[in-house]
Amino acid sequence: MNLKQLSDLLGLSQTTVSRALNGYPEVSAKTRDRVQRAAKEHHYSPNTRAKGLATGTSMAIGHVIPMAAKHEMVNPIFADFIAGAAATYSANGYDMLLSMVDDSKVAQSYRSLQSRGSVDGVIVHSPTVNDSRLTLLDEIGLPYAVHGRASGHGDPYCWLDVNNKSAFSRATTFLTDLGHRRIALINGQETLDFATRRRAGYEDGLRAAGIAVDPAIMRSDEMTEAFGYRSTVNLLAMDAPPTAILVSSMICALGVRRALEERGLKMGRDMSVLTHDDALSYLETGETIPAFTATRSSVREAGEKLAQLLIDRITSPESAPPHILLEAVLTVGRSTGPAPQSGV
Amino acid sequence: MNLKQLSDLLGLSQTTVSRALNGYPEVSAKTRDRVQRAAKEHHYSPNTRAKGLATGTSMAIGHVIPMAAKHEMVNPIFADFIAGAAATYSANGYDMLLSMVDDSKVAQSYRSLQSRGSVDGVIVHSPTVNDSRLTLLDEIGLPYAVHGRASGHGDPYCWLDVNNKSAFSRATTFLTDLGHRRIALINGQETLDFATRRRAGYEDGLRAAGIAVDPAIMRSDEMTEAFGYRSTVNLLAMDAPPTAILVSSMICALGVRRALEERGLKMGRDMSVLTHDDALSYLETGETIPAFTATRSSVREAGEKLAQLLIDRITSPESAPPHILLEAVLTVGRSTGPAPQSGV
DNA sequence: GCTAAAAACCAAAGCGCTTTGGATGCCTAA
DNA sequence: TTAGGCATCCAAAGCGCTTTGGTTTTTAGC
Repeated sequence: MNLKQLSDLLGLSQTTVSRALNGYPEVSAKTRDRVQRAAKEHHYSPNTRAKGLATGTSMAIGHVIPMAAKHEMVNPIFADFIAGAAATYSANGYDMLLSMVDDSKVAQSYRSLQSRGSVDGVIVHSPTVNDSRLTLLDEIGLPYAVHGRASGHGDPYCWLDVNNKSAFSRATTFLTDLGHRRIALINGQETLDFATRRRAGYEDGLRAAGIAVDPAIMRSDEMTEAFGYRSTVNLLAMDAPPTAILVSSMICALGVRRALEERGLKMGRDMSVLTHDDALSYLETGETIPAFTATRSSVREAGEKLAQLLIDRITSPESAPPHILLEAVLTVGRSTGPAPQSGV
Repeated sequence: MNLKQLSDLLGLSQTTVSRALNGYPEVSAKTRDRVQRAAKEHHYSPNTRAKGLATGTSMAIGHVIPMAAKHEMVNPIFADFIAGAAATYSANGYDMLLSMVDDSKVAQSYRSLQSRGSVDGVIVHSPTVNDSRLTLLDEIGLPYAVHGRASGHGDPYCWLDVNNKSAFSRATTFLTDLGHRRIALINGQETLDFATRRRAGYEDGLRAAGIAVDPAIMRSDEMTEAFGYRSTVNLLAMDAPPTAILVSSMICALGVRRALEERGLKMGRDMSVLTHDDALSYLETGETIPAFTATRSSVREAGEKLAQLLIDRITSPESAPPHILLEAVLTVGRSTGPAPQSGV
């Protein structure tokens, strides 16, 4: 069923039917009603491509997910973020176009999306410091919104970020307040912008307590369960092991816990663990007292809000690029406790 | 830059340029070369919508992910599966259109994709027994491929599945061979087709060892970490607790391990745990001897292959719907061991 | 009853591509 | 020399929609 068939059926012109369906005023109330009823009855929806061709918009947002070629790792955050964004899109009549491409093909992928006119805008994931994607997008004129920030990008742009620095500085202070003086950091890859901010927050927190930053107890890599495990084993084997660990992701923290428990160490007593928690849906425990003390910020909610930001930007491009800075909530769970008395 | 501009630039007709770019023979080699060079130089790609309008195809595949409205849970498998599918799509020039919709709106969503002509086919996720989506898709004539199978659907259709029954029967036998007689099952929701097959395999395995099926030690729910934990705590509190647990998902198994370790029980000695492992990228440990004994099957690979199956089906619809049955690999890790001597 | 304005509707152009159905020029064979 | 056959190229129609620039019908005002 297409417009012509529907209008023939109704004995109206395509113009009138189109207008009736799109809410233009030049149609009488009764005709509009008749048209809408008929459209519903015959499951008519206008052809996306034809509509897009005519209007010059695609009503679709692109997500280009860069994938590390080396071991095809998918960021576990991704699913929840996407779910949030998808909710916003469907509420606003947008489709979501997803591509996962090798790091090296990202630029080409953006260019193609733009020149093929497949999307009205894109979400930029996992920004790095001085992210080259933003300059490219500025250059080709494709509207975008960034999940996180890209330090070093001069021009104003649209972003949503968690206040990572503040969160990790507060987390560190929380630990120093408990008497911890030797606090390890298990961070994400520090080419990523958020990781540098978390690190900065961590260092601020240490300095505020008069503790020297010790690179020997700082780790940084892709945030897998295995990395958390490996790092912890490694830290425990040190001459002066930390009494607390600050972790950048819940997945990682699961590995930390495994390493500790395997060695008969109890979280919160023998080792304090404080992790960032993206509130991933499948890791929710629903317990009243959470297992982990955590800086918490829902990545699903981030997806919802950032998508809205981008849509707003697309529909009113003249206004200044909006941004949102979310504060993480520091929730106290059972994984932290006072530092052991230093009776070495 | 559009076709007209490019052809004007080259002093050729749109026809010739179009043919040159699409590899038709009615163009001299030198002209084709000249055209392709110019297209590259000016970053020309044909407008997707216009091309789609003209050809009647969209070169896009839809993924409609149903989301349980109750707590907006995203299946953690999803990201890896999607990554696999995305790889196939980009290799074949397809785009991926993703929507996440409330369970109740799935049918409407398919209808809309079809009537708007947004996709050439769809992937069906998480099929249930007698899944109504398949009948709908048959009815509206939208090509599809199913990740898993839908018992009860009469007509042949395109699918890719892990042999869940065989995997879980072999897993159960592995445990009975070790002397276990009381084996619990922590399964996914049994409205889902794969869960019923796993259960059937489990029951087969028990029967083969002459063990009665005991519903008291069988659990079934959404496969979260919390569910694994809860179930295990619960099983351990029984008068006659199991000596082994068969788990349907790695995420769940993490919860099982947490419950055990919290109680000072050691996997493989005090309790044998065997889990299905979808080889999720962020849970890879890379250890030579894996922590968990598992029936293993890469869901990423499933995504890659199923996408290819669907594309084949779209490009040659006349052939019989193809399907693939993957066998899971049973890998022995450190989480299983002989049953404790029954010296009750 | 007549005119002007407002309301309701319509024909056709145009979005950027593919593809049909020719044209045009050149070469070969009779 | 000329017709036929190829190899190249092109003009224009058509995909399904929106939108411009009308035309026709009603309504309102006097």
